Amino acid sequence: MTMVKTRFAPSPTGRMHVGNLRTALYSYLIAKHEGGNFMLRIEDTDQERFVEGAVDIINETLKDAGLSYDEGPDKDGGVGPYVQSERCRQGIYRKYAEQLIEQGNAYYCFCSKERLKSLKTTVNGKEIFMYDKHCLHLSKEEIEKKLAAGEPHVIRLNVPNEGTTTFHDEIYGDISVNNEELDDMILIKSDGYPTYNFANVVDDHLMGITHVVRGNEYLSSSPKYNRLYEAFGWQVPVYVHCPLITDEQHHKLSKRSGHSSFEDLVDQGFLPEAIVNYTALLGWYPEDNEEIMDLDQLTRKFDYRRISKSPAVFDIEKLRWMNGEYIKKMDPDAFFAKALPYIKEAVGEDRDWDYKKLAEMAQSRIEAFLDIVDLLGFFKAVPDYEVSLYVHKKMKTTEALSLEILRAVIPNLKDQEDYSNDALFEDLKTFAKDHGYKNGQVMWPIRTAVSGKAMTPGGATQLMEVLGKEESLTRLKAAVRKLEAYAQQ
RNA sequence: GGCCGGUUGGUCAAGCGGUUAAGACGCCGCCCUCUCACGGCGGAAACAAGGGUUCGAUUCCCUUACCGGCUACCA
Repeated sequence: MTMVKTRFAPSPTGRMHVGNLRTALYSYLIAKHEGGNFMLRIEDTDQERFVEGAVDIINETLKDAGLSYDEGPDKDGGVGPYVQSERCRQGIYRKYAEQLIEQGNAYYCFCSKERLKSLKTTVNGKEIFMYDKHCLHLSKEEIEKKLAAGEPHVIRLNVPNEGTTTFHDEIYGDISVNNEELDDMILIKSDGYPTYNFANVVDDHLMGITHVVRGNEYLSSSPKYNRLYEAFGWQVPVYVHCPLITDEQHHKLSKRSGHSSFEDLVDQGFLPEAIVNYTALLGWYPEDNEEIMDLDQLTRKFDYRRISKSPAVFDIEKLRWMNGEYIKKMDPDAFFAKALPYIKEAVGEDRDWDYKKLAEMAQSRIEAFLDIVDLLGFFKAVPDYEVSLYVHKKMKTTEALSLEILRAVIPNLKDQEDYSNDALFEDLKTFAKDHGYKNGQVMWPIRTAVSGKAMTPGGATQLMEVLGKEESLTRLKAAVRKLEAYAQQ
């Protein structure tokens, strides 16, 4: 059995969205599951869409995602170059296209844009076009003459109008189409560059690709590729078409619609491992039902035969959950390092914060790092809040009772020198007991006074420990004033 | 319009002729608890519709509906 070799073949047109990433991931997994070879090829045959720096983005994204390739532009494996514009310059595509012409499978086409346009018809607002094989019937002399005159031209594949073409896909099974449905597709454009359709087939063959992994949008053009393989007498690779990834409205993910790219997600504080893990589950499911998997486990478990046919909706909520799972499992030091910039953004750097403690509070309570900013913001300054925050049914507190308790407890806290969580907690517990309050009744107003929030990443005493004595007392006194003002209304 | 796909809870999904139709996210409730989160327990929620085939269809076939893709000198 020959070694499995897959490739990821993106066009350098910008940031990579989740759909692209998943295609790369599945390609990688299929190869690595079999101990095979994963290759990167850059498909830059469309000069109009080329974006400066996009190749770097692709490299960065693959690196961050952990999808290291065995061969690529910067890693020669003997079948390079790995960038199609370079291959084009070497005349590779031209050579094979001319071979097809000699064999009678392709022909030169000199039709002008205008003539082509006249071939279009509009049905229900949509343009339909089918080339009429006009140039197929040019005589040899005419062709020579036009070529010699340097007339712009393309090279087209000659698809017969009779018969059917069938191809096999691992996921979707056998798919047949009538040849009359197949247009005489362009192989070489008038600018000399090959089309995706052609370059793909030539390169996949020359580079020894055994499994072609790509999005489902290519499914209906795949029969054309088979005609190419047939004409060359090359072996058709194994096709694995992946189902689409869509948004909640079931529209295909795209940058245009503002859908997040891998980099956007990382910027929002998602971990690459979590993104990869979640993405793997969009269109595939492991047999053992275990959803949390790192790349190694994914590699071991991945069986492309279990890829599903139907499109999957990208659910950011589930990604958030999964990211939270990864965050909780992080080593506290690693978490601290990653969280620190966000913590600093939340609380500022003008005070002597115990960043470690803040990180500790956050780790079990966030799903993405950006959450930290909102979560810890109140440490910097108490936000505006409603007095009604002091009312809590279960704690049996009211504004009046809170005021009473705060007034009573402040002297205690003034005397307290040890502002560690444990000492504070013991002190307040005793206070509650002595005054006939329930613990929660005392804690609730303090926590509210000190944070101004209904929910905080820690209890009253934990917050005070971080805030320190001085700041805690300042906040408590301010709360008393606030409640007094309210009582006088 | 034509062609090609797809359709199990809100979402990801298991299932591959006989099941009380898994599990996960989300949602709701309870427990834990100095609030929240974590953790634990429980709950609501699905086979697009109609015909066949069959003793028996979520599973196989056909039709319809809906969704998507292709129909480019874009990939």
